[in-house]
Amino acid sequence: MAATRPKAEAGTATRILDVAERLVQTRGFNGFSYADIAAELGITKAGLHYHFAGKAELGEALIVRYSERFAEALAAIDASGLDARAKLDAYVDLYAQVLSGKRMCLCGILAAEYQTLPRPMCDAVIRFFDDNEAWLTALLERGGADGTLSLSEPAADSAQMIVSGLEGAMLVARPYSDPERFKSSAQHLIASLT
Amino acid sequence: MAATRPKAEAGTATRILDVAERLVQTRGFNGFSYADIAAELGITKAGLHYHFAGKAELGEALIVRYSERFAEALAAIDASGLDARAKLDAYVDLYAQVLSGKRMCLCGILAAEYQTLPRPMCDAVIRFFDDNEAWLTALLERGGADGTLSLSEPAADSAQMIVSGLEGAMLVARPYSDPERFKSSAQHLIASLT
DNA sequence: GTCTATAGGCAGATAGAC
DNA sequence: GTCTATCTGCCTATAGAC
Repeated sequence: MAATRPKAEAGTATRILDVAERLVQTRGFNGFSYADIAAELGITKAGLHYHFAGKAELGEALIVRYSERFAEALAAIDASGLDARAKLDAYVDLYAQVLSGKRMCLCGILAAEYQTLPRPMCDAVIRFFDDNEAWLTALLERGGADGTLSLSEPAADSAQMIVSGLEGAMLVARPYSDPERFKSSAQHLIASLT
Repeated sequence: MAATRPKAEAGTATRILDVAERLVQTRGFNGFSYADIAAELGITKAGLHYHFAGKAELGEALIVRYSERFAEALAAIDASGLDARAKLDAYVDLYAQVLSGKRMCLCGILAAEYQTLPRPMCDAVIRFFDDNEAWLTALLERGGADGTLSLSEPAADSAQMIVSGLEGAMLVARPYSDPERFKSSAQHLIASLT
């Protein structure tokens, strides 16, 4: 009765998601195929269809899992006890961690390919940005209230600028293969709030 | 002897570039095919190969033309006689104009697909960003000198942040189909310099 | 849960006629 | 400069054996 195995090695579905996630984040959704995943896992293309009916369903599952993990990371920051200023730094560091794996944000790269994605994936991408901006807006407001951040604009506007600014910093840093480029842009981005 | 016809209707090569440019900017380089272009122009796929040997050569030609046009737009801003502050606004407006056509910056979307592009295209994408940052750096330095802009960081750092911030603002605004979203983010991005 | 086998389609590309 | 015809290869996906 191993309904929930705490430390079992990853099941096949999870390993498929892991490989597919890396492929999307490095090559884009239109830049990889079932064959790429199958070859890497040592199974056949047909075997993949047992776990994910089609590429659209796989893509949807990728965004759902990615968003859940991101939400968990945000919850961890919320629970950290840091002040708002430090939490903002921690938020920026989430993006830096993604980039350090030479990856683009999953939803950032999907935003680039947005007009070619199946509808369910589109909706999930939008939700990711909405959730991030909502969380960041609340953080900025708390920072403005406790004096650790100085807001010169409505918090929602700053949140929008920060999310898109961080996505852009990742986007441009990757061709240069230079994580420092991201960190520099990100720091200047939030400098006006500190 | 029509070596240079001033107002001739576009030649086939130009029309191919026009269609391909729009397809890349809306769907990505891996999101369209020769068949899409051929269908739209009413010629066959084989006909395209006469003008551009392969998709790689077409992609390279796209970046070259796009970069030339961008450089011309920058030269026009230089020649405008506006102060540095107004020139910065004009620069932001170049991006807004691209987005108003429901398109992403050509090199921004190629940056997302960077790891799947043929080498010559990669080099041309990097050059585009280098050129933009160099132009913007010079502008910011002039603005700092004449007092119309207030630099709190080295001009090159601010230029990097602005270019990547504008690319990100385009990237995220497009799924929302909301040009206002771009304008808001862009204004907040340069607010600290004004 | 993974396999073999295969379908049906589209990709980028080429040869050679007109 | 554009066509027809064709190639090879990869794509996503399915049927059915094991």
